[in-house]
Amino acid sequence: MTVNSPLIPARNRRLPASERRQQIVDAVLKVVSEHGVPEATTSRIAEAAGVAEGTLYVHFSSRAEMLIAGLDAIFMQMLGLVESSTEPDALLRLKDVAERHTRLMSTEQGGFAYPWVEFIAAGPQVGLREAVAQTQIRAFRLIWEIVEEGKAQGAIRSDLDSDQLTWEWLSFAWAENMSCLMGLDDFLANGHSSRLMDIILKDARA
Amino acid sequence: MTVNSPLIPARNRRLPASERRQQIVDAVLKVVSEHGVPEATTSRIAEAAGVAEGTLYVHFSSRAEMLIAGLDAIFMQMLGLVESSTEPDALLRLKDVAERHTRLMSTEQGGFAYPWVEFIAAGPQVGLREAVAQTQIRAFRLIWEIVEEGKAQGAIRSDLDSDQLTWEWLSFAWAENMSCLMGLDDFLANGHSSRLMDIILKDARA
Amino acid sequence: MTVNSPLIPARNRRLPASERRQQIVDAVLKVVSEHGVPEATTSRIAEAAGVAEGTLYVHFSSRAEMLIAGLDAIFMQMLGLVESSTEPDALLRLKDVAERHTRLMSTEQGGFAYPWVEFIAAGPQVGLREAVAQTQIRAFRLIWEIVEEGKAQGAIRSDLDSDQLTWEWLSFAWAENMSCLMGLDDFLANGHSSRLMDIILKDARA
Amino acid sequence: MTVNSPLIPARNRRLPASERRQQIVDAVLKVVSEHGVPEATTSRIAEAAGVAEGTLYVHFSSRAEMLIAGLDAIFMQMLGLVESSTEPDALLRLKDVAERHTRLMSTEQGGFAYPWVEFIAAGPQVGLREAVAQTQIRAFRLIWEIVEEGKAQGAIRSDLDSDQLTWEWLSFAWAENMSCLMGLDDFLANGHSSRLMDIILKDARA
DNA sequence: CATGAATGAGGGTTCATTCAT
DNA sequence: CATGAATGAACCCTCATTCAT
Repeated sequence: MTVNSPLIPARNRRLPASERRQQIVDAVLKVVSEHGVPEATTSRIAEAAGVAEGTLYVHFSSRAEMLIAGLDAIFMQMLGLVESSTEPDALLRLKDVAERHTRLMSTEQGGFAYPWVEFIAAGPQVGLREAVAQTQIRAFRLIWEIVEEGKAQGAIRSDLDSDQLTWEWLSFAWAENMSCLMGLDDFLANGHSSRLMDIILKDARA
Repeated sequence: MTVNSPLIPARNRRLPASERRQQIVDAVLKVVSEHGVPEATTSRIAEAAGVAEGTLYVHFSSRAEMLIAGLDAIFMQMLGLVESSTEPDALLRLKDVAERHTRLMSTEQGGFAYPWVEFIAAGPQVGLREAVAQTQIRAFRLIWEIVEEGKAQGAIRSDLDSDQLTWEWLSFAWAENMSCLMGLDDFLANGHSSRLMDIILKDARA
Repeated sequence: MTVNSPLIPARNRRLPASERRQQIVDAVLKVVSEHGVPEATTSRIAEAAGVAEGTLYVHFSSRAEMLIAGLDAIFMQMLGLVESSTEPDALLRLKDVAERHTRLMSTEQGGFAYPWVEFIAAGPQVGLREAVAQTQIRAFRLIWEIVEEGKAQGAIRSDLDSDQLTWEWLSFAWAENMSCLMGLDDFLANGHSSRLMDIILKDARA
Repeated sequence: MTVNSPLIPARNRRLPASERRQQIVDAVLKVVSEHGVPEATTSRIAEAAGVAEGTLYVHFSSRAEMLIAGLDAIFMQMLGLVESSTEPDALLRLKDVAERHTRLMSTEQGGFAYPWVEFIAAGPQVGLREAVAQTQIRAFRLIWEIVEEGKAQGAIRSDLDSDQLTWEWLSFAWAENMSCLMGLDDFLANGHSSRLMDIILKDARA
């Protein structure tokens, strides 16, 4: 109802919606990494994406939706982590993926760990925590399938509960995330986490 | 003890500072448990403590300070968890404390774990994340000393890196916290976390 | 008339400007009826008209202009109401038109009255209130001419001030509009408004 | 969660809550009169009240509540209008109150008419239109009781439907409001509305 | 003619913090 | 010690309008 006259013309080239959307999702992850979910304000996201705040709402219907899109992108990274391993032996592949995880944690900003744990503990916000749990369940399945494959191969003892090993693997990943988040570098740097994975896998070996 | 005149509304009696402070800290933990750190507003804290908002600032100089005081209180609970175990064998004590941790997680809202993980992931807020890391380091020492005691006792293999086992134990605790936070009940309920601890301790046994 | 290929999605065919304009005006009335003037946003209007938002500005230079066009359309309906009465006796015609007005009010959402009163009270917006007043003045003339005709016919007492009776007739119409708008159904349903018109006309009868 | 440090101290003397509330309600009426309900923004209201925007929310929980409080204040004016008449004859009192209404309309900004009709047509906003209807129902009762009193006195014909006369009286008031709102000064200034009331009351006289 | 991505001012609301009482 | 009214920056989101396509 107010007289809104945007006298200054659009500075940003028009972009296909999907491309702009991707820009925004990237901006979400960047901002969440740097500031955490609660401080991932729309104004910061817009600035990081190089668009006006209003533009965010052309592509997403709410801040929550942007955050969830960011979370989805993180899951895709996790998926990439798992799928990029070509190790045929499932047990060794679990180790291989774990090592990739460790390396990713050591990169700048802890790879996807930062935003991911931020999401987990973002507080019981609208839909966000549920979305996070869903992500975990999807991750669970990814690992679980490797475990099953290992049992079929005979690389993993057949009397082992697949859920059990999957939980253990995830515990390892969580611990790396947490320690990374808290700046407790020792855990990764000194090979402690790596050795935890060894213990877990040793127990699983056929 | 004076009888409160029912005619005069029960205005908040002047209280010794320490007592009022405690009230407020309790309120902080309650609010953080229910709403998470970002939603732990001063107005909610004041309401939960039964005082006016201004009163908070008589006892704390900022909201961050209140949160950190809450975090400290949580560490004290963790301390209680460890110290309440009278198991003489250090290895068994590690198991005992782990079991107490599991039980605590299973209570409504995960005992102190809930606010604790909320703190961890509260984002890089002023001073808060550093305070959380400090808490972890203190917790590390608590467990580390049990480990050392175990090695002195001969219950834990002497060639084991104490840091390593301590990290592993903490990984277990973190995993329980995370799964609790995400509502992934299976991990605790079906004994998966308990079995992870078994693997860890088996590896450590002398 | 060309057959729309079902394979090519029905993109909005180029339309003669006047036709498109009419579509938009219809949409304005629909949206104003449902949501009121303040909530008659360009996005809602565009959606109701089945065009893109930008298209609105091909045919109108501002939202205010669209609203005024809608208001004009309403006056045309009012005109239709008056002109559709073929009652030769002017006094009876006043009654007849009043009855049509009452019936129109009773239809879903009060016929054109709904958007019309919305316009009246849309607040002193740019140009809108002035346009509304103009509409009223035009309506005044419509009724006033019937009154004059009645006096010429001898159906209405010649000593009556034509303005007076016209105002009274409009008062009746306003009251019906207002009560309709406020959901005070009694006024129309129980014949109160009708009886008010009777009193007014009785006083005017020659 | 943001660092909010209001460095500039409060400029406004602390005031009893009820007094500040009244200030705000007055500001609401002023702003609504000048700009209409849709443009009665919190920022304008705050400015008119001479307080910060945040202060509004210390005393009201939402803009809607402020508007409804304004509406209530208007009803109180209407009540004052009715109660200030000491005319013992109920029929004459109806005339007297009508005259006061007319005079009020003629004062700057149409007395309460402006905000009142603004409210009526504020669009189907949350609770607002319902609140307006309630106000009308209360006004209806005020007039209805005078009518009943008149019948008891014998000043008003006993076979007259009290509801009917009450509706007629309200129609008069509505018409004055509407014309005032639309700037159609003739209706009031030239005594047309006054004469409408005469017709209505003549019909009611015993 | 028609589109729809982009804009940025402004909307209502919340918040940590202050200070006169 | 305790209060709570007052603050204003920042929050998320909506809007009328523009213009390259």
